[in-house]
Amino acid sequence: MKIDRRVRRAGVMRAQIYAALRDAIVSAELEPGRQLSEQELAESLGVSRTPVREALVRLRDDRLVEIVPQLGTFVSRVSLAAVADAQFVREALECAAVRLAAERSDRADVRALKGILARQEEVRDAGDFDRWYVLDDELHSALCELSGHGVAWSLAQRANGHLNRVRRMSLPQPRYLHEMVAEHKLIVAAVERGDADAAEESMRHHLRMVLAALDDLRGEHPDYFEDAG
Amino acid sequence: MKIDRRVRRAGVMRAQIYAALRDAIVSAELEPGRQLSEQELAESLGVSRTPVREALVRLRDDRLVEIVPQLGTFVSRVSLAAVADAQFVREALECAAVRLAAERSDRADVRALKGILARQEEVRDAGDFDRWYVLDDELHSALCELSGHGVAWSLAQRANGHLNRVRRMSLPQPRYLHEMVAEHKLIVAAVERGDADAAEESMRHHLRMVLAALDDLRGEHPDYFEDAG
DNA sequence: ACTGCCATGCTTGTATACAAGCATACGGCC
DNA sequence: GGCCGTATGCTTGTATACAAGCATGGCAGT
Repeated sequence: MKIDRRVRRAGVMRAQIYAALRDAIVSAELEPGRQLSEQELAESLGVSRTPVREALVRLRDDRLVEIVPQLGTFVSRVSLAAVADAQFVREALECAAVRLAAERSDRADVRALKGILARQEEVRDAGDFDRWYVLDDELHSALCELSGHGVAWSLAQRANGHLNRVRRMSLPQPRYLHEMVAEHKLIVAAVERGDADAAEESMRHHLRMVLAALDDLRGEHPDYFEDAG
Repeated sequence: MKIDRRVRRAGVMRAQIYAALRDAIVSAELEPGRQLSEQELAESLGVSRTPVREALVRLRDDRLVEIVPQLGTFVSRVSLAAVADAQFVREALECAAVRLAAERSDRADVRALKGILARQEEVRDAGDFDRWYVLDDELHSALCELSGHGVAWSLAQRANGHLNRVRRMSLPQPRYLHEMVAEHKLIVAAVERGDADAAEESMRHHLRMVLAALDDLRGEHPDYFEDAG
């Protein structure tokens, strides 16, 4: 976890700490169930408790941690209910966004999308899952921006913490990245030809892929899930 | 603005302050452009700066306030772009939710919805706008709960601050409440007969009503809007 | 009377202190 | 050896202090 303490601009510290902790949770570097303390994190990051606390409060809003007074802060386990909620939110927002993106995009927009696709293919072949995850977010975020409502992405992120952990855990599965790239291409193709219905259909299908791996993941990491049998 | 300081349970203070400030902003009791200071709010509420600050940070996430270091905290003016964003989010989430609600609801569920409608009619006739606003939220929230994804409502609330202010300002307009109740009845009727398409159509139409009053409101309160000419 | 400069008082962001509460460990007793 | 009670050390929530920066007002000079 990296925090640039040289930059003391207003609020930058809290934002950095929030992003660093969120990424560590999504990537399971901070594994589900792990106990954290504000004091301990503050010391290891070389800051006071206040910005750490404010970052943790925001992560609690995102349901990525649970703060228990007098006991500590715990990285939450993946909740199937929260995954289902996030899936619902994601489908509703991103399918509506991609429709608008298909209706509004011009050639330059499509070229930019294809640029992201090209980089995804490079990273797919290299097996760099962290990098690929960033590029996955970048494509989805770009499509939301193209809809004229970038808020769809940033808002969905607030609910998508649990689903994002599942997304990240899915990446090492055999041929997973190949399928993801193939589906991304279908979406971008539909946006290119301005076919809103096809764009939505491809997006909906694509977003449901994530859930396909859920049972396997629960088998591999039963302790990561809160409703494990 | 009411804060119950007798209740010192963990986190309750911040949650109360957040809700009180949000409601004061949505109702324009704290009017757009108004300068606030953490210290001043803390003194008037009889608490320290910390819970006030944490509530304000959350309100900043909701785009209801702007925090300017060294200068103060300002109640944000209504942004037409933010209203459009919120409208997009609301339509996407609530239309998807009402479809599921139509598919899943049973008789008891529909009875509960009709109970809310009945209370809305009483309040409509009494002209109690604050009370009506609460009941409006209650119906929409109940429909989201019926979809099985209550998160749709709570998440949308995070993006809907600006739109909610427009919703609240619209209420005094002649016959507005009558039209709202009539449209609520159409939605509940579609849910009752399990017609997902009709439920979505009615909801979409209903949600767009709010925007109808926008130009009039800008005429009445140009200083409440940030993009006023 | 006007302009420019500087000090002051206000703000937020972060650091630190204090209060309350919980779990655990240790000691004493049976 | 087990059980019970108490103290301690940890946590979070909130209170308070400090640092940095900005705008404004007052004063001095022209």
